[in-house]
Amino acid sequence: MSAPEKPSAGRPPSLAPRALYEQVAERLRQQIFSRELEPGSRIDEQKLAEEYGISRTPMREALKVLATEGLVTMQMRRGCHVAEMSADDVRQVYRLLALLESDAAMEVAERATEEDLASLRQLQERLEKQVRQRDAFFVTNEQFHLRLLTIAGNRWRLQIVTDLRKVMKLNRHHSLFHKGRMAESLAEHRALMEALEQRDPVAAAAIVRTHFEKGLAAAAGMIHDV
Amino acid sequence: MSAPEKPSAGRPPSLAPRALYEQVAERLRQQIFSRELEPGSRIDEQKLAEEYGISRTPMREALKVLATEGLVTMQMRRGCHVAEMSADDVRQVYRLLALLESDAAMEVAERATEEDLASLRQLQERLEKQVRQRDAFFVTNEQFHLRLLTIAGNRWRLQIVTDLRKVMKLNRHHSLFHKGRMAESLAEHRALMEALEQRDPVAAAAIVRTHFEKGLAAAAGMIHDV
DNA sequence: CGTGTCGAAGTTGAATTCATAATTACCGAC
DNA sequence: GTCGGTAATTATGAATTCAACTTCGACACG
Repeated sequence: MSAPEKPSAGRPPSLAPRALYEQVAERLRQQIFSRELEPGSRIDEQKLAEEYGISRTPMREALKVLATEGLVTMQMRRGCHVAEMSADDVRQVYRLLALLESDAAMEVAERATEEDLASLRQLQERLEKQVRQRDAFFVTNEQFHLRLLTIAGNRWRLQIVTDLRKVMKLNRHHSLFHKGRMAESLAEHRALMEALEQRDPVAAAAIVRTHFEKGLAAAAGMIHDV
Repeated sequence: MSAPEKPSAGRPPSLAPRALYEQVAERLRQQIFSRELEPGSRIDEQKLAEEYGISRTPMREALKVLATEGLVTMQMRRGCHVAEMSADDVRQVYRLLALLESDAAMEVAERATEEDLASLRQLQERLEKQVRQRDAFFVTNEQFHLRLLTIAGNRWRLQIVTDLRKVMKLNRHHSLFHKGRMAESLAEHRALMEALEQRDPVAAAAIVRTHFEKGLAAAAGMIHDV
């Protein structure tokens, strides 16, 4: 067996020394989102730990974190599996995202500072330029939504939405905007910015709600199972 | 056909094969809710593990679960502390509960079966009899709310509300209904049942919203810090 | 030939051990 | 006497070891 080398030999201790199990958790998330670990597949903690060059302890701790996030399921003495999202799960999560984010939009319309709106505007402008780059569009889109949540300023809601968005990524079709939907989504964002700048909470909330309804319809269309 | 009876010779019936770390997590929750472990106090995992008669491994796993639930906070190399709820946290969580549970009430009004409504009615009746027993009232009240969520049938929302209600219990004043509030709360539940039986989603949602607004006002009054 | 039981292999759950970072206590210098 | 630095102590993070359960397969018996 090869000795587990320490690759961080010359690295000065960074100001944010995250725990090993957190790094492992993040790496696991990426592997799940990228489908390297497929939904439904079993996770052999021994094999994975060896692959990562760590012991089983931090691997197990990381898996427990993912389990409470809903990305994996654990059964006593039965091992660990990557979670699966049914079409109905997708519908349910969309409904919650619509509910929570429309409420956030309402609060932002009521209480955002000029700088807050400026940061949203900036993300919106970047989004406009990325209509033809699916991956980049997806990333910026998520940044916009999380920025809105951050401005609204309810840390519990931010945490909840962040977790829900994670499990949404289990769904293969979620990130696959088709062309038409991207342009449409962009228009809805524009309308939202308009409502926010006019300080119209009701309109802002309504726009976000329909934004998610349309997003669900688009995703459902791809699943062929509504 | 041999009896699948397991001769549990001298061993306590482990018909509940829950993982040790889960039992530990539950015990920790109870200690936190009962204020044996006070908000803000440090948790010495070694001492607690010894106290429980277990090793540090399941204790650490349990603490990680509680951390993701928001009941404790963990800092790298700095140990673990019982979480604290500020007055603002209480407000934020109340807002989310109002949002999520009013939405659930809407769905229940739209789609509940007669049996669903009957089970709610039963809890409501029990509640009526417990106006003078604070603790029992509190328990049944929670059962009623969770029953509503269960009927609404969105497992993500149920999980979220369950977790939010856990952190609410960190707040000392939450469970302390004063007399007037208990009667008032009861009346609101009655109104909700009425709206549900009349299949009026809008009214049901509105009633739940105001139910939480009044609950927040009552709690805030006790905190003396609005 | 099918069913059921016993057993071996392998994986998970928990305990123990080891290493390292943080805290504290102590000592010396200013 | 106080401040600062260094060493000792202690608690946490991670690895390793140990134990128990699950699963799979072979063999015996009906």
